[in-house]
Amino acid sequence: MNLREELLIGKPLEAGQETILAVLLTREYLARLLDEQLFKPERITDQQYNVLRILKGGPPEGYLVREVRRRMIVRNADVPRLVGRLVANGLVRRKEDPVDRRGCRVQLTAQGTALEARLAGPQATLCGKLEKSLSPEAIATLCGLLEDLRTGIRETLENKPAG
Amino acid sequence: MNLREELLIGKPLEAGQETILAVLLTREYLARLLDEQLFKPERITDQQYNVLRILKGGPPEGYLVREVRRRMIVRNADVPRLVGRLVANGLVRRKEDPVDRRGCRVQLTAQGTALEARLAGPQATLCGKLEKSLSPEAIATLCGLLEDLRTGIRETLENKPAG
DNA sequence: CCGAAATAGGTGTTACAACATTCAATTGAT
DNA sequence: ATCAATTGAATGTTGTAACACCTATTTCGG
Repeated sequence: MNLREELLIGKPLEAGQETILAVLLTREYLARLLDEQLFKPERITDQQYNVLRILKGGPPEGYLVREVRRRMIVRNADVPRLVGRLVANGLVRRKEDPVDRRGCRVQLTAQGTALEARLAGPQATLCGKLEKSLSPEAIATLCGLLEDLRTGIRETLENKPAG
Repeated sequence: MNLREELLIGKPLEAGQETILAVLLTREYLARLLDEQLFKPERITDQQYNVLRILKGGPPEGYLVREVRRRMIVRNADVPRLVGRLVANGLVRRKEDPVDRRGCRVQLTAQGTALEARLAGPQATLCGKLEKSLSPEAIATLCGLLEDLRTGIRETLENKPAG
């Protein structure tokens, strides 16, 4: 089913518009899949999972809040409060940074590590399913094209004016 | 700048994971671009714009609320309240459906039509810029691959269990 | 017809996001 | 050494999203 059928758009789309809609809709599908099959069963949100994933990939002493923010997919995420919720759920802890007392390290707790581990299997299963719908070459092409698109967007964002 | 550099991910990514992150991050860039250059200057949100765009493409008598919802990029959007905000801003009006008195048609007002028209130029400009960063063939390939990916996701969503 | 079931839209509530602001700690210039 | 400027994190506030629930209307089986 193509894009216009899915969104019930009558008129043909210009190439740039179709690209935009395709990216937005695909991410919507993906978000729904991850949400239903990974996040909701564990009662966490996509943003919370992003923090857990970041911390798992980091050093054992954790990351500073701003280092977590720097690695978030959603820029300018409200990380202090996000961390606050994770603390409330026992998944991470805050620890004063020994070097800069303004800073605040965020570390996974045992419970947070366990949750991350519990999600690793299903997550790999999901990735496997997606890989079946696209050949390895197709995936490489797709990721490359998305990177080109991001480069174009970045340039457009930097040369500010648009209309 | 590639994905791992951007998100400061040390370890190599498996193909499925990279695909997921690429889609999520690209949509994030796109959302930021649209937000800064189209929506914020007009004080509307992406969701509100989606409704305006849908109505513009529809018949002059407008769409029923559920027809709008069906065409939204974000599924299960809270359309009644979204429409309520647009009504409060004078961009659309509600009109009782003559056939089914439960139904409620949503129509663009003159002000809403004017806003849509005001956004058309900048939007085309943005699309043009994006088209410069990808060749027409690349765009066609990208949209095709995203469609394949959505098909894969849809199948995965339908065969529910994941882990 | 009549009443159960389904459907359409609206609303109440809770959690989260986005914006600015605040306060403490650090830096750097003099 | 001191003070302005900067930085890091937290918080106050407002708007929106997500969940359920509610009421009115329609549909359909008997």
